[in-house]
Amino acid sequence: MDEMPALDAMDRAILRLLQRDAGLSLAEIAAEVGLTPTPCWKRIRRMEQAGVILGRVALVDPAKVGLPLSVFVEIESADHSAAWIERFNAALDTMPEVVECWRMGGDVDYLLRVVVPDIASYDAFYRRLVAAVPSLRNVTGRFAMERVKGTTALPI
Amino acid sequence: MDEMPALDAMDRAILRLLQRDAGLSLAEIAAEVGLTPTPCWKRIRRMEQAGVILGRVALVDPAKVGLPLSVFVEIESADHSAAWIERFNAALDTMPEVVECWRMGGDVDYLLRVVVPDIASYDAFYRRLVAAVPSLRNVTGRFAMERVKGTTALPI
DNA sequence: AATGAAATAAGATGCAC
DNA sequence: GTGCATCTTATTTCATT
Repeated sequence: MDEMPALDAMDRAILRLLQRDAGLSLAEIAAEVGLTPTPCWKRIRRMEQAGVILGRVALVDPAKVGLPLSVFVEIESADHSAAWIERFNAALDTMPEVVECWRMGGDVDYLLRVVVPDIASYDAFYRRLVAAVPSLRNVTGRFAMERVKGTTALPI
Repeated sequence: MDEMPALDAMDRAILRLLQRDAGLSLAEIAAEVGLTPTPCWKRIRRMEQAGVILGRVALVDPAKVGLPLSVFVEIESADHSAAWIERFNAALDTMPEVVECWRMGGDVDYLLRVVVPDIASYDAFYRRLVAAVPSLRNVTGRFAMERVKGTTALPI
């Protein structure tokens, strides 16, 4: 996570490729951006150490592993103390079906995305959540019907 | 994308590892799950061909590339014809700042997540969206303050 | 200071058992 | 599923611009 000079156009080109396919060989990346493997490799390593590149992960098809349902959960809390936040975060850590949690501006405090096999599993999750976290004023689950677009690639 | 027998415990263990770090060597994965590299490699290749593993990508820190703001956009349409849907999808394709789009049940038709540098950029996006897509009854942007949790790893 | 060429080390793939 | 041979690719060193 060292300090790092601003990314140039070449760095950005490399990031765009790596965001689409982290399995590309150095030779392929280098050829694509117009460089030889060595400087290309150094740029990638520099961006990894600077934390620009957070990691390389495999993406799995949710339906193919029995998790076809995504539910967005809006949460309003009656308590905004540090203690409550800590308890809420601790609960999230123990719930792997929560794949995203955003603290929001506006009327809703948090927006979660929960990935589950079916509606019954969502209900079970909901009960666990309400049991684990106190002072929940409102919890609203909204069901996704279809993922129309979904990418991990940022518009760089 | 061939047909594939159900995933066994070993397949799932491999997926869990690969979802956390796709850069692990075959030897490391094999040792972790208690196998030798070759069968481990065959399982991975089988899951890739079956589409269980969708790909390997690099994850980039949004703030470090000048994209610190995520906005969730709720969309209600007055038109639900096939023609409208096609036009909407086409518009999404041309908008890389839309990283996610879900078709929802309930009152809201679509929920997007848009990644932008700042509020002004979101406003510019909003104008382009409204100009490109007809029959939008309601478009509400909700700003995320903080990503409390975010993972691409499904609870396998 | 950044790049490129060549040598080395590590790992992935395929085969025989 | 295991162990080994081979072949590709990442990584390092060093010369060059």
